[in-house]
Amino acid sequence: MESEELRNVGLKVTTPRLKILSLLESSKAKHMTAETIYRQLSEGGEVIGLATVYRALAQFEAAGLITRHQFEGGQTVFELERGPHHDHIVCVRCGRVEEFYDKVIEDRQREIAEKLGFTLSDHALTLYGECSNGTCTAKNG
Amino acid sequence: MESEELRNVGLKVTTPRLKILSLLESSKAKHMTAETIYRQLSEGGEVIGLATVYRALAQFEAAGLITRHQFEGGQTVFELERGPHHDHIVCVRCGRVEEFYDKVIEDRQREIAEKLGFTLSDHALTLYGECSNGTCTAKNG
DNA sequence: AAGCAGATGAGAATGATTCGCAAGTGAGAA
DNA sequence: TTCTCACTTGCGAATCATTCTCATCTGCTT
Repeated sequence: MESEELRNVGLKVTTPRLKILSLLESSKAKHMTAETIYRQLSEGGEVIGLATVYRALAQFEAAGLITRHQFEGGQTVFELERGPHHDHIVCVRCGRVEEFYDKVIEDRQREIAEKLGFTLSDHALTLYGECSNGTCTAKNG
Repeated sequence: MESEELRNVGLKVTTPRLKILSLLESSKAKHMTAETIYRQLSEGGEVIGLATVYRALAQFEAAGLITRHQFEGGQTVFELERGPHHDHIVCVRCGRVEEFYDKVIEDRQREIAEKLGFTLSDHALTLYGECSNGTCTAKNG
């Protein structure tokens, strides 16, 4: 239940938050902009202000429920923190986003940070390229 | 001479472009925002519109003279393409930016893209962390 | 010196995100 | 169950970075 998730991170359980969270959980698009979320809720008949969407997303992010990505050129997208950590590869032609995880890179990052005298707290790795023709057609997140 | 650089990439040699380029080359801060460049030129007595700064930066980027970075939370910063490719590590406390290059990661990225059916054209890797106390004090780019 | 495509400056326009505020609503206390 | 109150929300205004419009200007070629 989404109410649990909210309570667990210390957020008051409210209708807007539940709607936004469950949209994120049910949507087939893994990466959504605030605008998209707002529009989909509106189309679903919900009356939720855009500002509220932004506020909720910021809180969810702070709570670790979702992650924010800023792929080049595009708007900020939000993604539910389901499984384990991963990075992204984005098709510069069709916008398709694939996820990947690579232990070698992850380990290497930590070593590099250490060598430079930093305590690594986060990282952002996004690859850009063109995906193979067959798959590369429409836009999606 | 900066005029050469402009001609080489097919850009008309104009005063604003020369001023902006030479500021980028002479500045001790490696990463500058459009706003910063605009302000520094203004303080230097130059009359160059902010829009012109943005236009020039976009053209320089397209020409490969500079690179654009979008570190999380902050504005877009531009950096002169001097030496070879590198990635960045940013101190989340003081904003200091260090550069690094790691062949293992670079190679790995290419392999991953290939495996996923992408032709890699670019990538963005930024590490975030806290730098060791001694160095971690003021803001800079 | 003349002509023109491309460049510039100033300010308006845009788009995404945040703020301010009055009204509304969870959730624990009584 | 009702009461309270801090936390929320919706709405529109405000902000911020960036882009566009357009009338004027300026490199570069002839």
